[in-house]
Amino acid sequence: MSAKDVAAFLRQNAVFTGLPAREIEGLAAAAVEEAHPARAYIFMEGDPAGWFYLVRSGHVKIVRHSKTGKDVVLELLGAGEVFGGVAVIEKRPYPAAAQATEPTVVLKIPAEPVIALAERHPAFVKEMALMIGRRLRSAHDSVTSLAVDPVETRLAAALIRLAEREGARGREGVTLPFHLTRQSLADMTGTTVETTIRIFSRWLKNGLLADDGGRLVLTDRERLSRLADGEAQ
Amino acid sequence: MSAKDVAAFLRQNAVFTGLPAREIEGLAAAAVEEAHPARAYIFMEGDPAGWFYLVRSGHVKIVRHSKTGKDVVLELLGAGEVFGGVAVIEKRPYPAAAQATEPTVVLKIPAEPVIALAERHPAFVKEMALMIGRRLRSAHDSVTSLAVDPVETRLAAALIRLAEREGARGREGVTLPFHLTRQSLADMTGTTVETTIRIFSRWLKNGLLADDGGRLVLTDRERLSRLADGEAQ
DNA sequence: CACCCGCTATGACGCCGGTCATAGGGAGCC
DNA sequence: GGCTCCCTATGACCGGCGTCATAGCGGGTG
Repeated sequence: MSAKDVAAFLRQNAVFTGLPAREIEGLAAAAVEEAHPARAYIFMEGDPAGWFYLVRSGHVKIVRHSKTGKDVVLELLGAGEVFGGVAVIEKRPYPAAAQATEPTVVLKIPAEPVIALAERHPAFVKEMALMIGRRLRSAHDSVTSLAVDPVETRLAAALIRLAEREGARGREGVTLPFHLTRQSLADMTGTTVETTIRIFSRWLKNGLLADDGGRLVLTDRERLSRLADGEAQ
Repeated sequence: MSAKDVAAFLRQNAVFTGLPAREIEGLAAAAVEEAHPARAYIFMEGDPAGWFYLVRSGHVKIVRHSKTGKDVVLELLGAGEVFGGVAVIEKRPYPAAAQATEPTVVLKIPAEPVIALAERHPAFVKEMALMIGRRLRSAHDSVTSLAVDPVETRLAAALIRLAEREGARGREGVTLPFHLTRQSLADMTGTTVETTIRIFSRWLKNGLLADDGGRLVLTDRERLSRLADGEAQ
């Protein structure tokens, strides 16, 4: 991919808009593309934050491994989204691992030019602050949901959220344009594979969900929304 | 309180260090002190973010009310800490309510001068970004804990965290220099009052905790730490 | 082809912790 | 003093969901 393409790609993300062309080109020149197969780790929890990442294609999950062996998925990121950025500007180790959920290409920019950019361009810092703020709110949503909602509600809410961010409208319903294992969904909602499988089986049977070659289709978004809002049935 | 005292107080918080004296004095001149009795709401979820707050004395909890009636405490803030700041710089309504847990005095600064300050001083935005980043990490910790740890572990971890931030070493152990109801502790850890009371009763009996006129004393921090790390017993 | 691995699927069992009920004590107030 | 809140405390019950076990299937690999 040419440096021009990389620059155009970077500009799509809000954190880089508003920066002069030459700055973006400078970053693009330092950027490295990297392909990862499904399940590969891009970095591990505790690694020094040497790179600022963007998802080029595919999906990346930000994961914590607990000592009991259970994993927790903190975020799921698709094309165009930034990760590892908070650790870079804070100059701290990555607080969680990043793992590809499917064959994925990422773009990585070394930490130093990003930090230097932050010194020169307040607009970049401001956009980063806004991005972190959005993530903080979404993390608070997760806390709330884990603290008060039963598993079924949390799962429905997770599907609705994914559909809103990346769903493709079809006449059967909204399709999630990528595959997520039930294990990943379980790790995103703080439950177990078995429970997730049971609930999905029921939803598939009852016409709330359909399967399109491994992709989930939300065939009755209305009812799923009600479940996500905590209304039984 | 004089404007000088207010300025000195503001300077104690990292988000205002590094700002020229005249800027701080400008904020101090616009600041208003406000006293709240225990349980009073300082603002409600959804209110327009008109003020940037700091805790002068006492404690403030950031709370979400779920439709099932259960509350979730997202953060507990003591003297010197900022709240409502993220909503102000994002120009969005407060995403949760703020409530005094005891008689509390807050300092509030109108949103506009804070936003204007952010335009003029990148250092302020940078400090805000770092603060939000720290809170994001702590929110991720909460998510992880709620997703994988049993109630007893979460409660022990909450006590250890509070002790680290505000504990006063005494010869009996570490004392938390303020009173929190079991209900608040329950809301911080995603459980119920009854369960919290049961566990605390046991800990009081077994010498892990003591009661000093309503204040909790961590008399066996070692064992509590082990519980917080998930080791049974 | 046979093998293995990752994933989905389903049943049986049991426990953690939530729900409901009841009681008692301390602080503030008329 | 007596009343009302708020908080702490404890027992009984039971259900959601985690744990363990087993099985089947599809796809990639030697």
